[in-house]
Order: sequence, then structure tokens, then C-alpha cells
Amino acid sequence: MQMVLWIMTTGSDGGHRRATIRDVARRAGVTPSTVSRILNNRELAFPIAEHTRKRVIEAVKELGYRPNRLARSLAMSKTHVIGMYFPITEPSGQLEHREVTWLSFGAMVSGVQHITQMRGYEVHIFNRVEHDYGHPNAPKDICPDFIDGLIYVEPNQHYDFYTELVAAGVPLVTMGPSPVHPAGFSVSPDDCQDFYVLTKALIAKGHHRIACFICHPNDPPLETLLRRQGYRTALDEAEIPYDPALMPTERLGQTPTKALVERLFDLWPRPTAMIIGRPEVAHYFIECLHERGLVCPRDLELIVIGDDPIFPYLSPSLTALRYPYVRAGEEAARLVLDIVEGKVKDPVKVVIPWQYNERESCQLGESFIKYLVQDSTPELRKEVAIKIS
Amino acid sequence: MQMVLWIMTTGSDGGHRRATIRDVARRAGVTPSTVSRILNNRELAFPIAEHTRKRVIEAVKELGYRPNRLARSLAMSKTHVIGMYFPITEPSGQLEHREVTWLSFGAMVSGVQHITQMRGYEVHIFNRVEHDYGHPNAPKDICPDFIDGLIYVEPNQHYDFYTELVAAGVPLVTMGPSPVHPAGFSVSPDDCQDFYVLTKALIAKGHHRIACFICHPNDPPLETLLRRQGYRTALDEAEIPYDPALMPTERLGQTPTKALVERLFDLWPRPTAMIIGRPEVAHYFIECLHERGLVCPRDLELIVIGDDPIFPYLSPSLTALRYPYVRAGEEAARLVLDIVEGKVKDPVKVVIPWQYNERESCQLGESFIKYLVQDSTPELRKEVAIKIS
DNA sequence: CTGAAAGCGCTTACAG
DNA sequence: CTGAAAGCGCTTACAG
Repeated sequence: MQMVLWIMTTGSDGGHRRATIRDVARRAGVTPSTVSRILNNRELAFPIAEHTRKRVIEAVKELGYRPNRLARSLAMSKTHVIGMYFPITEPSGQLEHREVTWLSFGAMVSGVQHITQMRGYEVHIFNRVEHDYGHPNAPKDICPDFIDGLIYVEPNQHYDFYTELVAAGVPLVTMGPSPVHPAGFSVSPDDCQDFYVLTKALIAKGHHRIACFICHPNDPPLETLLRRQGYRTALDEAEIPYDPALMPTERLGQTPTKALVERLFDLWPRPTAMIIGRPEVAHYFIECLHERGLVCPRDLELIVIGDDPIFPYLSPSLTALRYPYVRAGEEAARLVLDIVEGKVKDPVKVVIPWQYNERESCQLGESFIKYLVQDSTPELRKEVAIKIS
Repeated sequence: MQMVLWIMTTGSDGGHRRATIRDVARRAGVTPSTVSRILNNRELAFPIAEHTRKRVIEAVKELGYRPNRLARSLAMSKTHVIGMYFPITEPSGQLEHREVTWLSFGAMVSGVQHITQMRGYEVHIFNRVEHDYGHPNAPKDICPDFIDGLIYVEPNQHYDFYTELVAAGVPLVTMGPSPVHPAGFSVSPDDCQDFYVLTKALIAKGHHRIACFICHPNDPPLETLLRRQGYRTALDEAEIPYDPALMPTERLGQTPTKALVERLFDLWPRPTAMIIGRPEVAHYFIECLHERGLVCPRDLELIVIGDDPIFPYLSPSLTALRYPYVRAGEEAARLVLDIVEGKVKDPVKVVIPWQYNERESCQLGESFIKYLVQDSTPELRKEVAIKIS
């Protein structure tokens, strides 16, 4: 009511309501049906007469008519909007961690937009609300009326609404480090496999003491469990005994992060390689390096999961794996639109490889890239999924 | 059609259509009107009888009924959705620049969500399409049917759809470095004023050669023009002659950025202070510093507009102004919702101050903070707006 | 070739 | 206290 009033008083046409299809029909001397048919370019048994078409088009222009999308969507059960459910509002956690989330989110949306835009869709973002006890909102809060399909990102394994959403009949693509659903559509890295391959590559270079630092302010997301699993599997295969001290599981925020990192540097024998699970903590490793007079890659190899534009300019410049969020967003959008438009029926899993950006701090060589992309063992992943669930 | 089919074949209820208000009415032995009234908690002349209410509530539960928001929005001319128009798809530009865009976008959305969520709204993102000749889409592509209000960010002064959007009757809040519209609602920094104050503070510290580096791959956005204006106004006031060499206007990407930065360092007399307009180029300044054996703040003071989590850890650690994008998003959401809900009539301009994070590279002291926040001269800004338009 | 009618799923004066 | 009817602005079989 409020809004209508507002429009009436401030609209350009000085208080006139927006033209409807009936106004156009009246002006063109036809019926709304005809206007609708002309505007929608339906293929008909009989074509529309040229002169009526002209009259209608003219009336549309004169009135500045644009069909009401709400009405149209209701009549057609089709909105031309894609939904995204994404945990952008991470309540706990320091600024630096949230900045990483914002960055990846922005990049994903950028990719999604790129595709939806070309195919005539828009994007609707659902609020992800953390309710009491840290539980986010249930799928009943994800109202599907406004969307044709949904891109669903939920890193926390405890909050898995996948099944319920599918049951509600929403065409669904899972994105990023979401729970493993053998039956569904998804776009994601293969975290377990990637860490497996990475660890293997480090072992192949002669490293036996490989630290793996992936800590979180809260419960670790599934992503992290998969990564740790990949790391351990590689150790097991090489028959290197697993040393828990090399893979801390403390919560960030309790012990200061710097202290946790120092602890790794002060282990004896000192690790000769370190996997840094989050780009925003990389600077602690560099500090420790400098404080101890260690040199990369001579004394130690450092590789970061997640790249940052500044990494090439640090000393040492940091080798990193970069996840192409934009591309991931594009793939997810493509997939969900293909489902929506009926172009695809059977579940598809798009696995997006990380990009390897080699710099001073760690040198696995070009061969590693191929390794990362090609040496895919889906069996391993399935096995891990079972172990975890 | 496709989607409907999909729902029918995969829905949890094995092919049954979703319950409507009529189903509920039938089951409760009442009429749809009654169901609607109960669900919407309207205040009525006569209250609803307790037993009918109970029967209806029960029927709703049994059928798992949820009102169709499309229908409801159509009937009520109210969607409970806020739109955002934002240039996230910056087509030209290198990765590093786009990453900054993604970050600020993610942060803004996070802030917007925080508020919309609490007030029962969702967010709809409009595609910003760059058409031929680099022109983005006109407001006719920003279809207001799905939204109650719009948050509008358009940094490019050439593409100003503000007036048209207002004319179309969309409650509108302009955000960030948008064109100056004296009549409208807006949330933004005061770029001109901030640069004026910053330059003044540097002058007060004795600097006379102050470089100001704000270059862009494309045409400079209004934001930049305002900043440059603020910078020059401060110089003028102090009667320091303006030296164009101190404020390059080349386009990024033509000359390599590093070369542009080097040129500043090699001026004679060398600048004693430098304002770095974009965080993603700060590392070039550090390189130049090291290459020439200069020390901050002894030989040179460096201040970056836009902070980065890594800045405290670089050497020298970089002093920066940080724009609180999350808060800006929150304010914009609050404002647009207040308009939508009729709580506010007359235009409001929210000016959000930058946050001053002092570190090694530049030390203006705490007094500068107050300066930044309080020494607001709206007249100056207006004047500049006129000069520019 | 086009019109009259019913429908999408809700809300809301207006009766009673 | 609740129902019957009209309406929001579109689309789409069904007639003719």
C-alpha cells in the first residue's frame, strides 16, 4: 500500500498507474490475448496479421508498457530467476577470515551473473540466518516461489538441507565444499583428492615431515575433513607414520594463531614442508621464517591453499593453489539453467581443479599441474565420504 | 512447463502438486478468505473464532501448506525483496582490480543481508550488463516488479540512471561513489572532503610535494574526480602550486603500473608523501622503496586508500584508510527499508567516514581521525559537484 | 486469424 | 464472526 502510494505521488507520469496489458489492448483495439501472443512470440497455428501486430507494437510504445513479471511468473510458473543460498554472514570469526569469504562470494556471484545474464535470468540471494545454537535456517525458509533453480553452498556438514530441498522440488546445484551427495548435481573441487596428490608430490620430493595447517574458529567444515583425509591417505600409502603434531586441530581464536604456527616451526625434527590451509594466515609463516633465519625453499617449502594478489610480492613469494571461483560460479549457473530448461536429466558432477601458481616458496614443477588435474581417483573420494558420514 | 514436470516427477510427495490455500480451506471446512485472514493476522473488526482458527492451523500443518509468495506479492503489490544493482562484472581490468571489487561487493551484500534478514526481506541482484560501446544496461532492464526498493551503485558518471529510476517509482538508495544527487537518498563516503582533509593533514606535517596516485584501466569514476578535486583544493588553500606530475592520469594497462609508480619516485625533488589510491597497487610502492633504499616514514610517508589484511605485516607496515563496506551496506539497507515502509519521507544522506588505521608508513596521529570525521564542509562538496557536472 | 473464458494463488472490501 | 465475489496482471487452451 505504502509503495503504491509512493509511486502515485512521485511517478514520472504524475500519478498515473502503470499501463497494463488491458490498456494496451484497449488502445490497439484488440483483446489482451492478442497482445500477449504478440509480445511472447508464441508459435501459433495461424500467424498474427501484420496490421494488428503493428497497432499493438505501437500501443506498447506509446504507453511505455512493460509486462508485469510477477503476474507473468505466476501464470507461467517460471520466474527467470536463479537463487543462491550462501553463508556470507559468518557471525563468528575475525575480520581477516570474513574478508576471504567475501572475496570468494563476490567472485562466485560474478561468475554466476556472467552466465545468467546471457541466458536471461537474474539472481536472488537468500538470507542465511544463523538461528539459536548456531543453526542456520531450514529449507522451509528458502522459499522457492521466486526462483526457478537454486545454487546451494553450505560448508557445514551439520546443516545439510540438500535432501529436503530436492524433496521440495527445487532444481538444485550444490557448490563448493558441500556434503557429498552421490545422487546430485554439484560443482566443486575434489578436496580429498587434491590434498592427496599434493602430499604425494611433496613426499616424492623427499619430504617426510609435512605439516598441514587447517584450523578454524568453529567446527571444521567438511572441506577440511576431506583435505585432512587426503593428506593422511598419502602418508599411509608412503608408509610414513602420521604425527598428530604436524596437523593441529585447535580452534582459531582460543590459542593465538601465531602461537599455533610457531609450534610447528619448533617441532623437532622440524617439518621440511608446510601446507597452509588458508591464505589469510600465510603471513604468520613468513614471520616465523624470518625470525628463525630460514630460507625457502632451501630449508622449508611452503604452499598456500588459496591465492592472494599480494603473494607474488612477499618475500619469499608464496606458491599457492588458486581456486577459480568465477569459473566455478559459471559452471554452477550453467548447470542449474540446463536443469531448469530440461537440457540435462542425469546428475552431473563438475570437478574444478585448483590452479597451481608456482613461486619461490615451494617448487613442485610443472608436472604437478597435470597430476592435480588428471590423477583423479573417484573411488578414493567415495571411500572417504563413507568414512566421514 | 519443464520445471513443473520436474517437480511432479521428483517431489517428495510422489507427484502431487503443492497445497494451495483452497486445499487448506477445504480441509478445514472454511473458505479461503478465512484461511488468508488467519495466516496474515490481520486486525479485524471481529476476531476469528478460536475453534476455526485451530482447525485451519491444523490443516495447514497437515498439508505442509506455505502460501505462494508470487501470488501474494501480486495481490499485495509488495514482494519483501530488495534489489541491488551493482557493477560486479567489470569486464576490462586485470584480476587484481576485480578482486578488490569482489571483496567490497561481498562485504556490502553481507551488510545488506544482515539488515534485510532481520526485517524479513530478501535480496535480488540485477545483472549489470555492459552493452556495446561499454554502456551498461538502461533502467528499463532493471525491472522493479520483483522488488520493493533498490540499492543502486553505479560508479561511472556517464551511466547515470538515477533520474529515470526515480521516475519509474522505485524507492531508491544510491550507494558508494555515485553521482551526486542533491535530491536523493544516499550512503557514501565524502571522497572530496576526505581527500581534502587528508591532504591538509599531510601539508600540516610539512609536506609540500605530495603525490596522489589514482589511475584506472578505463575512464576514472566520479569518485576519483572528487578525490582529485579534494586534493587540489587543499593545495590551493595552502597556496602550494599544483604539479601535474604528482598526480598521474594515465590509464592502467597502457603503461605498466610499475613504471608509473617509478616515475613518481624519480621526480626531483622527490615527493615526501604519497597517497596510494588503490590497495592492489601498494606493493609497487614498497618495491620502489626497497630498490631505492628509502625508509618510511623518515624519507617518505605512504598512505593507502583501502585497507588489506596483509598491510600490517608488510615492511613497512602500511597505514591505510579503510572503508567500512559492511556498515555501508547496513545503512543502505536500513534506509531503503525505511523508505519502503514509509518511515522516512525526506531525502537522507548518510556519509560514512573512512576508518584510519595508522601503521609505520605514515603517521598523522590520532587527531587526524577526528579531523576526518568531523571537519565536514558540505559546501565544498556541493561546489565540486557543480564544477564537475 | 482473434476473442471470451478460465486459471495461476493469493487478498480484501463488501455483505450478511 | 465468516462467506461470495472481484481483483492483482498476466497466459493459454478452446471456440469460432
